[in-house]
Amino acid sequence: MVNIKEVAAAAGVSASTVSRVLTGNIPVSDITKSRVLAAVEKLNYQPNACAQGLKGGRLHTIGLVIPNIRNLVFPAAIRGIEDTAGKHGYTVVLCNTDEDADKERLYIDNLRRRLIDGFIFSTARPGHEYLLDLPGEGVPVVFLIRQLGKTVDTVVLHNEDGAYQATRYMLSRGVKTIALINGGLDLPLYKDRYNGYLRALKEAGVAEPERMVIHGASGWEDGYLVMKDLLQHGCQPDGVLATSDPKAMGVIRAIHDAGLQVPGDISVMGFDNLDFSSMTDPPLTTVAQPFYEMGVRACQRLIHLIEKGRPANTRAKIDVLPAELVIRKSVR
Amino acid sequence: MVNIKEVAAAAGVSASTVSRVLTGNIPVSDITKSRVLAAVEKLNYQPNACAQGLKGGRLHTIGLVIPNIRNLVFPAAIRGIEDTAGKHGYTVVLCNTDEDADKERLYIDNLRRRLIDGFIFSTARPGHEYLLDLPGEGVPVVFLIRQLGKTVDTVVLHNEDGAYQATRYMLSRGVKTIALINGGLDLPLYKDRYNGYLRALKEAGVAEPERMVIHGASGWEDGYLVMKDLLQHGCQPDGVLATSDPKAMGVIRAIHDAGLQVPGDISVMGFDNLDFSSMTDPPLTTVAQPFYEMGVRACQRLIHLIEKGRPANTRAKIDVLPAELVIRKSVR
DNA sequence: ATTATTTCTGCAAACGATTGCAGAAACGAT
DNA sequence: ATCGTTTCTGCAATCGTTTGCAGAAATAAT
Repeated sequence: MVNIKEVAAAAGVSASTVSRVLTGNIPVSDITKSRVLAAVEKLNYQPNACAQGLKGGRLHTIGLVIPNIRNLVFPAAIRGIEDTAGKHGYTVVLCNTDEDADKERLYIDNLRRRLIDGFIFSTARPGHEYLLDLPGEGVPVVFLIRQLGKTVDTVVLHNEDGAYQATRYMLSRGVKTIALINGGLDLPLYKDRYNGYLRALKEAGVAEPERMVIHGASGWEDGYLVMKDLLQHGCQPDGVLATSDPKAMGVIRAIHDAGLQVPGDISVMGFDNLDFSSMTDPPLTTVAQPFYEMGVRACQRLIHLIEKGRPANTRAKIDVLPAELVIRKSVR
Repeated sequence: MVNIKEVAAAAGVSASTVSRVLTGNIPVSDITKSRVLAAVEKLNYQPNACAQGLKGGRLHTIGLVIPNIRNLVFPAAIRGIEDTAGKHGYTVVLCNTDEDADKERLYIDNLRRRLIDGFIFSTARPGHEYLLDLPGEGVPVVFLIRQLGKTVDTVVLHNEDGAYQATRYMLSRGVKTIALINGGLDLPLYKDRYNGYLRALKEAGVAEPERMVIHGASGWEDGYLVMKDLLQHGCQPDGVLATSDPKAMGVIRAIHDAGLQVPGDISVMGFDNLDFSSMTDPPLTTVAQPFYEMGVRACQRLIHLIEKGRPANTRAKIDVLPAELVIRKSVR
């Protein structure tokens, strides 16, 4: 790799002048400037990012910390982040933590010593409060998808409204008894979805159905098992709101296994609108999260924090994006 | 962040001694060593990776270049790479190229100036031959999933055998006429799958069915359209081998739309065994690629290249992993 | 006790960039 | 022609490490 001295030699100037031309902060005469640029072009010089970072500049790298890339909610968001980062000359480092706080802390230390410019975390949850300290230490941080407190800039879905819309929609289609198969209430997003569900029921004057609200289910397998269990115990709702698309897929499978039809006998809704959710049978009616857009916004916000900082005595910005109903064929 | 001088001061030694203790290359007396280690511990010192990189050391970072993270073949492989990298103290930078060679070249330049230690590419294909030059410039490179030539270390599936096994399995189940819905033949992996299909037919004394071998299809939509087209023109095979799971999903949908059953009227097989392929209806019989394992191997190989180099006059190592049949319910 | 080894430690020079400072060159004003 | 500005450029220090070299201290040999 060619360095700044070689460029300087080729242009017949000193290294400082080359640096000044490239950074543009300090004026250089037009004639030397063009000579330098020609040399840069000719040698295909690219400044060494480590040296720049060491000197106190930014390294233009951000750390993206997620639980597990195999969870399908993340790829689209990552794409939004990566595209936005690239557009601004930033590079993205990926870390999977499996929800493990120790692993996460190791990653954070490891990246900080690489002089990373900032972090996007999708791993915020109770037990990870140490994340809240980073901004105080001068590390720019944005939370994405999952929120923790109100002191860190965050990009999330309006989860309460998403579940509200879904429930209301099923009620409007004449579904009377709606079971809720939800994730763990320790994550605010599932708490919010539960609340949205309750609000829609209440507004419609419908009581919360007994034994038909299940929390703590996760993934396709749980959706299947929970629904199977429900049906075996004689609890047959005529609608199910699952708070993720894989859970909804498991639910549908359990319903089919019991010899019932979707949506003929039981309507089913999911949540997230993952890429494969239109390919299922029946195509899944669900609540869309604009993952790509959320990634874009989180990344924009982070780059803003890195480059402009956050003015003192300013509140954290909590960016709540609207949920959108995607109507397909799994509700009658 | 605390630096080596502060540690040196705390331990009452010079910075060089601290460095020597930590790298361990040069002997230091036990007594000073313990003093230094205590200071390191107390101040929670972590060497600045940029400074180390600048000095000529490795930065312990690898670049992972893929077409698009939303393509579901990648997340599992990425996970394998990331886990392996982490285990060896390496960090992974993610780049999506959308198959765009210019974008890819920009990424490569950008990462090289960050002193990245090596690359894993899943983007190799005709038109990207410039990738073959990198090893000659001293940049460690491994190809994953997609192969290009034989001069670069590569980790791929035994694609020919995968398609051979799939075809043979359908024949063994009494399927007579097997359509092939394949990707573009410019990628060797699709060429290989085609050859495996042909070999199985030939071995069984079955002729290649006319108008039922389609190349260049990609994704769910193409699978759907191609199958629909086939059925509308009166070409009704009693089996379909789709060379990706999403294509197979589209095929199944088209079959259902035509009022036919899977596998009752037509058997369908996919390829890849993506995470969602067990959740489909019917559950998809397919050929599994061990993506996670492939990621692990690619990463191990790359780290080996980085740390030990490749002995001169050595051939590239092409690591071909076995394909495995996953039998579910979409073949009669 | 003196010298010859061995073992350890500190100094200073790199790595490649940026930037304050001061000197050189160019210009205009008298 | 002299002086004062302005504009540009180079020197050298700096960021945080690592490492060759040489000197200091400790040990062994005479």
